[in-house]
Amino acid sequence: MKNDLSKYKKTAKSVRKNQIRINNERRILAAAVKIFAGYGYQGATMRKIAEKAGLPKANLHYYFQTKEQLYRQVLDGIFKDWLAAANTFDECEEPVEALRGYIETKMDLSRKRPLESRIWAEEILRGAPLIQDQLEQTLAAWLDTRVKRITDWINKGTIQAMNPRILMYMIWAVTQHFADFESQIRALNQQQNLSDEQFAEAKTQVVQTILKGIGALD
Amino acid sequence: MKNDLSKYKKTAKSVRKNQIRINNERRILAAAVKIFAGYGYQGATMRKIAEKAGLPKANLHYYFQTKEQLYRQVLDGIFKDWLAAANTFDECEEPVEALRGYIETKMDLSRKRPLESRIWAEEILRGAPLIQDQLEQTLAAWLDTRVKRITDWINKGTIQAMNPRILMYMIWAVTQHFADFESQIRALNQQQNLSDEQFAEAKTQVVQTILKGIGALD
DNA sequence: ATTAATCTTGACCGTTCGGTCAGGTTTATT
DNA sequence: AATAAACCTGACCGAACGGTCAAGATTAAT
Repeated sequence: MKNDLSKYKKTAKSVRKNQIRINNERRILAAAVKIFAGYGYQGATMRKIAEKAGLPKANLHYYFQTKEQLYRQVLDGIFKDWLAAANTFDECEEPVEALRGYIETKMDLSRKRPLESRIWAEEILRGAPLIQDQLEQTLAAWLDTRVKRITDWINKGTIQAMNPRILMYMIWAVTQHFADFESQIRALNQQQNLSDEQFAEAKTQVVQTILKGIGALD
Repeated sequence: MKNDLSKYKKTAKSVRKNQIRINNERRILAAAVKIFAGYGYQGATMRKIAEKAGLPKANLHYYFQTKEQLYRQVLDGIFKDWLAAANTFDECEEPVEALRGYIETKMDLSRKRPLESRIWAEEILRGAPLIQDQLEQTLAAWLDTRVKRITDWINKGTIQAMNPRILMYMIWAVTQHFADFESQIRALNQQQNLSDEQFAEAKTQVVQTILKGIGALD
């Protein structure tokens, strides 16, 4: 019972975890994101993660019992960011602003956190063995409420008739592509990652194409 | 020198490989596609591929010296299909027909060959370690000529001004998403894969949204 | 019928993997 | 100062990995 959480209930001070534990867990998780993104779940090794974190391998197993448990925590963090970014969608009343804000937020997330996007993509690619429940419950519920909002817009005639789910799939596909397929885009861009200017252009074009494509713009 | 190709030059009959070799190579490659798609390069093992092919593991190494060599041949096959499907783009003069045909062909490919799409996606995700050269040369050249065609359409005023490369990235992203993120879409669709009707609807909506989004349709 | 080439395979090898553990060190509590 | 809790880590383990090989079986060429 090395990591029994009940130990944190004993004193008031330990309600927030020990600073040592906080720091080391953070370091390990940060290293894990880089290694999992670069090698995939199977290709990543506890040795590589330990090396990147600057800690002995046995120390990783002190904070995270197994590789799978560490990976799960990485996925949980990504999922939370994913949902948090979605708030943009709810802040605006009108479809143009709501969708533009959501697409731009997702594009920015792809730009700023490509590693997380790739870990997510690989998990889905492998059939989502560890996050199927979250997809079927949390994400499905999230999608349902947004589908309802879009359906309302359609019924009001603000945007043209369409299948809102497919619209969301298209938005996810395009925005995440810039993170997930970064190496392909780089190979097609004179071996250079997209510059800030190029990425800004892509962001604008993606927004324009989708909004115009659904009849929300002229 | 077990697999020295010079042996095939000795007689007329052996110009086309022995039937035994043809059959076994095909069986192994077919099994490899399934295993690589399901587990990724690192997660796939020669044992699993051998089991799926119904051959002893040592036999795989007789036809393909190393796991990497087998994987490379799988990737080569995918890349060829990928480029072949692109011919649709060149068969039509007008942007609406050319782009519609290309998008539909890519969607059909995602539907019919999702395993190959996922193998490709994983390779890109990992930074394209084995196919960087092909991306930078063959694919880059392919893209350049299509960019020129789109640029001509823009100059003629048939479609609105835009960055043709970003348009192609969007098309690739959306069409391949239906194969690569199949498990996510399934989780959001009552745990059912898209039916033929649902997929047909998605295909239509993708075509309409993109074509309308670039001003090629009303 | 004989020989040569090709194909087949169980057994084996060195390496690396995730994970364990005993015993020492540091930090917190009283 | 003493005790307990938390933290640290080198050495080790069994399992699984990609790959090898010798020796036999099958097929093709003469």
